[in-house]
Amino acid sequence: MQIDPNSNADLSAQIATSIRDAIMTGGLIVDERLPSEAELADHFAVSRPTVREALKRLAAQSLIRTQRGASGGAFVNRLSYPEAYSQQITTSTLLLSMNAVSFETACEARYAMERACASLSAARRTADHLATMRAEIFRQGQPGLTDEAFCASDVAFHRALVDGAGNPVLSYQLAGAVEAMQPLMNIITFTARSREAIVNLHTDIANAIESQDGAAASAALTALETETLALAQSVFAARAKPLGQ
Amino acid sequence: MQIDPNSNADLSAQIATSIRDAIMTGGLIVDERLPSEAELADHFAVSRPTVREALKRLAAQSLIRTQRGASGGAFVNRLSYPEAYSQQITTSTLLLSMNAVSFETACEARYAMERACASLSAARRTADHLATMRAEIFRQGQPGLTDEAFCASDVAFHRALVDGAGNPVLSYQLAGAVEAMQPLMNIITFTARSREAIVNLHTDIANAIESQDGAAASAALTALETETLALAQSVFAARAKPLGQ
DNA sequence: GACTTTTAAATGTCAGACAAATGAAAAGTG
DNA sequence: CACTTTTCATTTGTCTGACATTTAAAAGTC
Repeated sequence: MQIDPNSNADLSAQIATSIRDAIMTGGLIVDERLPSEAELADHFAVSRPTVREALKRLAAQSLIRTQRGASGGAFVNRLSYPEAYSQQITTSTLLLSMNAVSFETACEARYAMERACASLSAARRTADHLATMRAEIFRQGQPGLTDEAFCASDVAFHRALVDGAGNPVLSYQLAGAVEAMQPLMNIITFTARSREAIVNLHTDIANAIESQDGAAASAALTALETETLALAQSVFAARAKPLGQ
Repeated sequence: MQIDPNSNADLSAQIATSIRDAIMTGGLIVDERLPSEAELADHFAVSRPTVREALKRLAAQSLIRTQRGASGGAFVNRLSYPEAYSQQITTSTLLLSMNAVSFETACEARYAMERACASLSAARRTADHLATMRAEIFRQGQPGLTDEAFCASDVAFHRALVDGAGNPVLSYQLAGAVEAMQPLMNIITFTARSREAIVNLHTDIANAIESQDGAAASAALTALETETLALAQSVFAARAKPLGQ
C-alpha cells in the first residue's frame, strides 16, 4: 500500500483509494484490523488528521467500522444487506432527482425489473409474503389515508412482492428502483378513484402470485405501470395548463 | 441544520447526516455552495477538522465536490451517471464477495434482470449496439484470448445488450448486476469447447435482438444462464473432489 | 486597454495536545 | 485460589493554532 507523492489529488483521497483497493482485492479481509491511525500516518508519511479524513471516507461507504479504546481501531466491515440497501437507495434517489430523469424512464426501468421478479416470486413466495401483500392492500383501501401513507404502503407491497422471489441479491437491486421512485410518486395526488384502480391492480397481482401464475403477475404489473403513467401524465397536464395561460 | 449534543454518535457523522438530509430533501440544491469550513464549524459549534471529516464523508458518496482557492468551497455535486455506476459496482461487488452469496443466487438475479432488458432492447437497439455485440462475439472467438480478456469481452457484450434498451436508469441498475459477477466468473476456466458454446449463445442473442424478437432473446438468455451455471458447477465439482480425498 | 502583480479567501496539511472509551493487566480481598 | 476492584496503556474523538497551496479578484503598471 503506497501513494504517489506526485499526484495532485488530495492525500486523504489517495490513501482512501489505496486502502479500498486492498479491501476489494482481498489484501485485507473481513474483520481484519487496520493499523492504528498513528501507524498509518507513519506508513504513508502524513499527519494523523489526513489519515482520519481517509478513514472517514471509507466509513461513509461502510467499508470500515471503528471502535474506540484499547484493542480498538478500524476494522474491515462486512457489508451487510441493510447497509447495501441504504446506499443503493441513497444513490438511486439522488441519481433520479438530480438528473432530470423523466417519470416515464424511471417508471419503465422499475416495472421492467419488477416483472423480472414476478415469475420467481410466483414460484417461491411464502405465506408470509402473501399475507404482507394482502395486509398492505387492505391498508390502502382504508379511507382517510394520507397520500404519504398510501405511498409508503405501496412501497411495502412491492417490497413484499420482490422479496417473495427469495433472492436477496434481487431484493437489494430492486430496493433502489422501488424506493427511489417514491419522491417522484409523491407529486401524484391520489383521488379516491385512482386509489381504487390501484388497489384493484394490486389485488390482481396478489391473486396471480397466490395462484403461482407468473405470466398473470407480469401482465398485472404492466397494467399497473400503464395506470401509474396515466396518473402522472394527468398531473403534469393539470400543472402545465395554468402556467401556459 | 442542527445536531444533537446528547447523541453518542461521532460529531462528524452527525454533521454529515445533517447536510446529507438537507441535500436529499432539497434544502440544498445542485451546484449550491455550502458555507466555508470555518462557517460550518461556527454553526455546528465544532472545530474545523471535525467539519472536514464530515465533508470527506459526503465527498466519498459524491454528494459534494470541493474546490480550492478564492471563491472555492464545497458545492453540492450533481451525481453523474458514471459516478453512480461506479458506486453501484463497488457496493454490489463487495456485497457479493463478503456475504458468501452463492453463484446460483447471483446468477439468477443477474439473468432475471437482464431478461427484463431484453424485450426493450429488442425493440429499440440501434445499429451501434448491434455492431458492438457482433464485435465482441468476434473477439470472443479469437484463439489465444486469455480468460480475463474473454470475461471482459463478455461484460462488454452484455453491457451493449442492456444499453440497447435505451434507458439509462436500467443501464445503471444493471451495471452492478453484470460487473459484480465478474469476480465470481473469474473462477471459471473457459475451455475451447465452453467458449464455443457461449459464443453460439451470444450469437443467438444478437440474432434475436437484430430481428427484434424479445421472446427469443429472453429464451437465449435463459439458455446462457443454464450453460453458465453448468460450467460453474463443473468447476466446483472438480475442486471439491481433490479436497474430499 | 492589456498585462502583471498583489492580495484575500478558501481548502489542504501539519503538529501537538487533551478527552473519552475500553480492554487487559495489576492489585486488592475474601 | 477465585473473585472483584483498581489502575493503566492504547486507541479513537476532538480541539487549537499554524502554515502551505491554490485561485479569483483587486490593484497596480505600462
